[in-house]
Amino acid sequence: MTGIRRLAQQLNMSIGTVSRALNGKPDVSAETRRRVLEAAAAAGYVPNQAGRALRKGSTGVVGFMMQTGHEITGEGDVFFMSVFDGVQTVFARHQLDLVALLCSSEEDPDAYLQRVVARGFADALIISATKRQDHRIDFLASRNIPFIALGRSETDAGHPWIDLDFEGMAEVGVSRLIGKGHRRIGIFAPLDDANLGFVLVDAYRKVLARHGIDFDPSLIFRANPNERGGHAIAHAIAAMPEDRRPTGFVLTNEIMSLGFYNGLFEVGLPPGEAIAVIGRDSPQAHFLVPKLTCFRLSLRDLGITLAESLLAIMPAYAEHYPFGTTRKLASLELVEGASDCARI
Amino acid sequence: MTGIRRLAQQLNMSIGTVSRALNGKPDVSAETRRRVLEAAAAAGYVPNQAGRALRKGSTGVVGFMMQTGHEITGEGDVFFMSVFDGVQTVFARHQLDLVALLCSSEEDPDAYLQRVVARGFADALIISATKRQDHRIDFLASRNIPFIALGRSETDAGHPWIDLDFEGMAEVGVSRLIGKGHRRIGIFAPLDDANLGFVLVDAYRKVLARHGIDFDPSLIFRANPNERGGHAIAHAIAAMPEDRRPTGFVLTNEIMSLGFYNGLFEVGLPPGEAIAVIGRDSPQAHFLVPKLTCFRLSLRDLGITLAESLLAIMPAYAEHYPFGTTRKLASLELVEGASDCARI
DNA sequence: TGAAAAATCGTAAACGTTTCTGGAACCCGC
DNA sequence: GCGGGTTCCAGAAACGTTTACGATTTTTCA
Repeated sequence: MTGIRRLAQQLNMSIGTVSRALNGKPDVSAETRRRVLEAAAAAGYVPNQAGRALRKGSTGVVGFMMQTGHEITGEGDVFFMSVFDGVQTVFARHQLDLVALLCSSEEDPDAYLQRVVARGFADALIISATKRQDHRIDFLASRNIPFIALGRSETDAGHPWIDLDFEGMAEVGVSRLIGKGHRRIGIFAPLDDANLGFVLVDAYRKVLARHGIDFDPSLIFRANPNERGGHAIAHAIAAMPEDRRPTGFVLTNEIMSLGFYNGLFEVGLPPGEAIAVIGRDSPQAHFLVPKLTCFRLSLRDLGITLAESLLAIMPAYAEHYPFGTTRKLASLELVEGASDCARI
Repeated sequence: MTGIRRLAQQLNMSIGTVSRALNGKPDVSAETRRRVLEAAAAAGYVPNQAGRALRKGSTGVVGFMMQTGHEITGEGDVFFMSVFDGVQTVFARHQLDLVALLCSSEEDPDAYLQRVVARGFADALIISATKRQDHRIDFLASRNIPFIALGRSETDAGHPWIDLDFEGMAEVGVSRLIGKGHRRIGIFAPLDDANLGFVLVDAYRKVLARHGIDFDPSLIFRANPNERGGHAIAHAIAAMPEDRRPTGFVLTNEIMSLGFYNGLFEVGLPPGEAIAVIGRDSPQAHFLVPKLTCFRLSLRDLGITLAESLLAIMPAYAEHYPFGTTRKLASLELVEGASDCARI
C-alpha cells in the first residue's frame, strides 16, 4: 500500500480528498483538512516526487548549472556557496528546492543542459559563466523553460539576467587610479570568451578615453580566472620593459588577487608600493598584506535577487514577484585598503 | 502525443517495443532496435524522468548533500568542486547523474535529509561533514537507502565511508616537528562536534605519548574551520605567556593556513621562523610565503574512490565494483616547504 | 417547503514510462 | 504435417499522484 493510499485508508476517506486537503485545495471541509494534515504529519508522509512530477508536469526543483572543472572555474567557489545560500532562502518560502547540476569537466555543457531539460529534471534553471555568444540561452528560450542567467551575454532571448557591475568597477577603479596620478593601468580579462571579458575591456577603454589617455592593448592581461592566473599576470608584468609596465592594476576577479600578490612579491614589485592594486573582496583576500583595496558586495543578497527575479518569470509564482523580467547590474562598494598606493 | 508514444507511432510499432529497444532488453530484433535508436536520435528523444522514476522506482540520480552556510563551512569549497569532478567521471560511465543537494544554513540538516529521501529524489546519497554522533547515518540505514559518508563517525550502521587519514597527518606532522626538536606542538580542532576533531586529538595524544611528551590541553586550538579561524588561532597563540606557546603547529584544514599565516605575521611570530607550521595543500596555500610544508592528496582521486565505493553497495551496479563495503582512509603525501623551520 | 445553490467528497482518468503476459509467426526435427 | 521450441512483438497493467467530473449532502432563499 502506497503513500497517499495508505493515508487515505487510515483516515477512511478517498485519496482524492486526501490529496486536495494536503494541497490546500478549496473544496475540503476545515475539519477534514485538519485530520488529514495531522495524520500526514504523524505518518511522516511526504508525497512521492516522481508521481507528483508526472502528474503535475512540474518538479518543485530549480537547477543551478555549474561546471566542476578546476582549471577554468570562472568565479571562485566560495562565491557560489554564498549565492546559493541567498537563493535557497527565497525558494524555501515556496517549497522549492535548489539543486546544483554539476557538469563535469569531461562533458559538453550544451549537451548536458539538453539532457537535463529533456529529462524534465527542473522547473527552472539558473545558468552562470555566460559566454559572449551562449547557445544555452537560445536553447532554453526555444524550449520555453524559465531561466535566469548570472551574467550578461550578447545572445538575447528576452530573458532576465543579473550581472556584476563590471562597468562600475572599471569606472571607479580606473578613475581612482588616474586620480592618484597613474597613466598606465592594467586590467584583467579572461582567456576564454566569457562575456565579462568584453564588457570589461569596453568599459576600460571608455574610461581611458574620457580622461584623454591612449589605449594600450598590452595593458590588458589575459589569464585563467584563478590563483594561478593572478600569479601568471604578475610575472607577465615583470617581463615587460620597465617603462611599459602598468603602475596600477584593476582585478575584478575574486580569487586571483592571492596569486597576483604572491607573484608581485616574487618579482620584486610589491603591491601597494611598486604597483597599485584594486581587487575584489573575498574571505581569502581579507588576509592579504598590505590590505587589499577592493570591491565588495553581498553575495547572499545577490542570490536573493537572483531567486526573486527567476520566480518573477515563473507563471506559478509570478504573482508574488510582480516586476517582470529583470536585467540588473549589482553594484559594488569600494572598500579602501592600502594596496592602491604606489610611488609612480 | 508524448515522447515515447510519438516515437512508437512514427515507427509504427508499440511503445513496449520501443521501450525495450531503447533499454537494451533482449527480445527485440537487431533490425528493429537499429531503427528505434536511429529514430530516437533523430527526434532527440530522452525519456521523461518522472515517468521512468515512477515506474522503475529509481531515478538515476545520486545526491551529494552539503550545507551552504558560510560561517561554518567545514572544508573549503574548492575541496568539493574537485571531489565532485572525480565522482562525476565515475557516474558518467553508468548514466548516473550527480546533483548537489544544498541545505541552506537556515534549515535543519536532518529534516532536510528526511525530506529528500521521502521525496524519492535520489537513488543513493553521499553525506559529508559527519558529526561524531550522526543521526543521518542511522536514518539512512533505517530507510535502507544506499549511502556513503565522507568522514568517519562513531555512529556505525555498517555503512561504507571514506575519510582523510587524520591519524597519519597527526603522526607524520607531529613526529616531524618533534624530530626537529619541538616539544610544544599545537594542533587545530573544530569547535563543533565534527568527528574529525576527536580523531585528531586522539591521534595527537598517542604520538606525544609514544615520544614521552606530556599532553598539554592548552595546545589544542579550537576554531571555525575557515580563514577567520586560522587568524583567530594565531592571535590566541600570541596571547599566551611566551614559554607556554607552541613552537610548532599542525593544521589539517585546507583553507585555514591563509588566516593563520596572516595572523602570525600580525603578532610578530612569522611562520617558518618563530613558529613551524605544517598545513594542507590547496590552490590558495600554494601562494603562501614562506612556502607551506603541507599534506597533499588528489581530490579528484578521492572523488573517484568515493563514487566507486558507493556503486559497490548499490544493487544495480555492484557487479562492476565487487569490493563490498569499503572503509578507507585516504593517505596524504607530505610536500616539503619552508614553513616548518623555526628557531626554537 | 421545495428548488436552486453551495459545500463536500468519491470516482476515475490522466501523466510517461517499464515490464509482465500472452500470442503470432517462424523454425526445427520427427 | 504436426507438436514443441524460439523469436519477436502488441497489449495492458502498474508506478503514486493530481484533478476534472459527478454525486451526494447541506445550506440558502423565495
